[in-house]
Amino acid sequence: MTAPRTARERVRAELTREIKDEARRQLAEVGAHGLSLRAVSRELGMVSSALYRYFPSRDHLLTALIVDAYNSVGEAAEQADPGTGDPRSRWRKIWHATRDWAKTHPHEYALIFGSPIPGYQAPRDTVGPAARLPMALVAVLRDADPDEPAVTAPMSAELRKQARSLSELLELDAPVEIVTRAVGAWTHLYGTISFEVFGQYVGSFEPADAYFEHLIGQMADFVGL
Amino acid sequence: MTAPRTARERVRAELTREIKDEARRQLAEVGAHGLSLRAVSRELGMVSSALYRYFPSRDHLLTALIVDAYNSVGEAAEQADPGTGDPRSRWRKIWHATRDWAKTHPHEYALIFGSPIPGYQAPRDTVGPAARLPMALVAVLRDADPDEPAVTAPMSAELRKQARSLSELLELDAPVEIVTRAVGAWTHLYGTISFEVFGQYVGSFEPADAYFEHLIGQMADFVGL
DNA sequence: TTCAGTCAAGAGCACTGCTCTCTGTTTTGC
DNA sequence: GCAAAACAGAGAGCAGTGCTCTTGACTGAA
Repeated sequence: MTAPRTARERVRAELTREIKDEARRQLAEVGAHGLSLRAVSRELGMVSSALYRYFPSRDHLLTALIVDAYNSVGEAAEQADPGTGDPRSRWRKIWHATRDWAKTHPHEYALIFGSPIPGYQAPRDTVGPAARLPMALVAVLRDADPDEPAVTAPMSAELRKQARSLSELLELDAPVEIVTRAVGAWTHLYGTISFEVFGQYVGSFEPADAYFEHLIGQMADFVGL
Repeated sequence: MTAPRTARERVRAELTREIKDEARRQLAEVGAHGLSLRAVSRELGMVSSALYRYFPSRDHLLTALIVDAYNSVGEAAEQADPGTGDPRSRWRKIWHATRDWAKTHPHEYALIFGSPIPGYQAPRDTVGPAARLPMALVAVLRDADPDEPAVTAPMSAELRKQARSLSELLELDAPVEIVTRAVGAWTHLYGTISFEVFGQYVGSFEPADAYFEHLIGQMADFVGL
């Protein structure tokens, strides 16, 4: 993202943003599947072919929206984390921020955490932004430095190996039990938010506020915060 | 599903099945989004408009596939459960069957557990088949009759109320703590399978066999089996 | 002032879901 | 046993899609 120098570059950056904004608006209305380049261009008062000057294909536009969504939820998580203080409280704040983001941006949530779009291959540009949210959680864990749990289910040699290499990758100086539990917590909360956003809790824990609050505490215990 | 009486009804049932089979084949190749009525009819050697005699719209065909998918995974779970014996072993078998089904039918899994299709409203016909898998798990819990856990995170009054009414709905004579944990286990394992099928574990716990095995045990402990 | 680079526009291709009409066939009621 | 009704497939057509290619206008730097 370099600053635009010429007037031309400035209007180009402006229009690129407008296209994404309009696409996001449509995403919220008709979903990724219904997103139409022609409809976007129509709304912006331009002809559809002109849009290809900015995004070479529908997939490229989708990728831009995906990157924005990852950054958006990542930023929400980062901003919710005070960075210091009681780890349990930090953990709680990050999770609430994530859920709130998911509930206010259900279609963008579905875009990044829902079923993969067939034939669409996420390019490398997405991995950086995608890591921001999990990294915010890892930071809390790293600062808290939880002890190995007293009671834990047995872990196979294969699982220990995977957990160890993941621990090294994240520079998380924690026992394999904790790393495994952290993945578990992340998976569990992903499942919970997805169930809620995708409407699978209908008829049981709906509204899910009370359950979510309960679960955050349980997961904090689980990873030893 | 009544037995076809006339010859016409027989070929109609036959062709309906063929349409669904071909649609399922395409689903695996191009996903729900790419499923095309014209392509299906073309493959079957008929004209696209003829297909509307069997399914009044694309959505109706999709609904039929969704119902079939729910029944398929539900049946897999039911058949994996011996119905008697060690509850922990039954629990384990059902979960493995579910994961295996998801891995062999990723697109059908995405269809029923992935992001909702915008504009598509699941009709009543789906709720029965959709309940089969969770019901298989409830059956194990009902037979095992687990005790209230000694240590548990505090539950709010609101959550207790929701858990109690869910318990009554499922005719599960268990303490609210257990019901809540059962929902938690179901959510957690849904999250795990989704992460795996949707490719979010890439670079961490992949292959996920060892982790899944570990998690099943952990979840069995969690719900008190 | 020239002129390459950039832009929007328009026509057009191959595809989609879906509707309507037409013709032929099968089942049903008398 | 036969006519009426129900059903089946074919074909044309509508409005929409992503995407490509060409054309003519505009811009900014040499």
